Amino acid sequence: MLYLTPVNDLKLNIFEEINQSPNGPRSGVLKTRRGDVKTPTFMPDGTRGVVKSLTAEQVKSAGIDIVLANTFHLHIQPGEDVVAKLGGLHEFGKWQGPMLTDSGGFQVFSLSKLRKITEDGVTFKDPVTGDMRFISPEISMQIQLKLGADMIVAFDHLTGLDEESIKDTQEAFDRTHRWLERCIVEFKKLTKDMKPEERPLLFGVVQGGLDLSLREQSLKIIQDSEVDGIAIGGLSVGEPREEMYKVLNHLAPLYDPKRPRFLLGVGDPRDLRYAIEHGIDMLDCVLPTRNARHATVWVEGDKQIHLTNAQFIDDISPIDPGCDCYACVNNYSKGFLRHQFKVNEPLAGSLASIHNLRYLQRICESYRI
RNA sequence: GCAGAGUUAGUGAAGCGGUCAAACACAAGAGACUGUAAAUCUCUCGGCUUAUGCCUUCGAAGGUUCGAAUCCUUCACUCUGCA
Repeated sequence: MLYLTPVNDLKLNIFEEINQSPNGPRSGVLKTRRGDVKTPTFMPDGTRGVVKSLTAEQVKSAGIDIVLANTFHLHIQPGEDVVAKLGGLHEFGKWQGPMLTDSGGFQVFSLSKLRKITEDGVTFKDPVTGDMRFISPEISMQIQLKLGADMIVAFDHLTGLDEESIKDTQEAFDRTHRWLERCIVEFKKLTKDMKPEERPLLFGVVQGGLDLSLREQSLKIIQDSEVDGIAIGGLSVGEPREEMYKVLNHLAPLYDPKRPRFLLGVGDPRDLRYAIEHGIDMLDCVLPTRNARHATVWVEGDKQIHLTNAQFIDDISPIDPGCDCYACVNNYSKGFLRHQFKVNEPLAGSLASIHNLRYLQRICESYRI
């Protein structure tokens, strides 16, 4: 097929496998230009260049090693040129560890009412200003390189998995692969003067909806391409979790062991465990920080509690006595947090965010050797 | 003491003869959230354990009316002027 290209420019040894159970969980080391990271690893989303409500130190305190940022959001405001002038993504948000940028592909889905797709790319309407913005595979690569991310993602097309949207699965599948070709061409052009150790890592995105055959084909196409890592996209977009699990289960034995596998957008503890147990190395999600700002935290047993509930009004215990996060270790009580949430004190959301990030990263750590 | 204005569900505040258990906001209670248009959104919020049903409400007590939170009388408070 047109979009198959020989593997001849992969960075070698970016992933060192330490332990691998057949088709199951593995632990390893991901080598980036900004340091090595143990896997599996959870990577919080700092869409606008920071993990919402947290300083880099607070994120680090939760055991986090990699932070995401978003191409679409930083492109429309303040713009990649401004970020570059401010020193690049790392200096911008003071996160000195590895950073990964998402391509803007997810906004093709999440802003579906505000965008128009053509083969060339996607025209978005800025949700705030109404300005029209155009992102193509090439532009996404340019933005991500300019932002200075250590790992970047190919610009893909994903659709919802409800009855109406699922009809577009095949189209999104094909387009994602055509766009990957263009991403790779542009990426090589933009990085041709970089030394191998300076070059960021490129992740291609597997699509195919809930169709196992398409997923398998997509994975093959991605793995036959000159990408450093494999990203699994288009899941956790509202489908029953069993449907997502079927896809993850099907792909588990098919991954290239030499490359890191990144499941996009998964952050429910149960899903995190399932994914890791089916060979996923990296995951990102807004859930821990968004839920935390909404006063929902995870506790022992993957249960979630609502800190605003009346039952916690005079509860002197921390969120989870077994947790070693900053909030729990310092014994911020549920009663205190409930109160601060009730009066809209942002510190409550920050402390809960640290806790939820720690909760997910502890799950990841439990799978490391 | 005189003259005005007011008293509505936890709070603030609409309503000014029927379509009012009573808008709206806040507070309160519960829930949702998975590559962040999300410190957001949804539901409940007089009682009856749940209903196109019944009951009790709009400072208090009387009255007018087929019908009153809405009109009248008296009373009780509150606020603003003048003393």
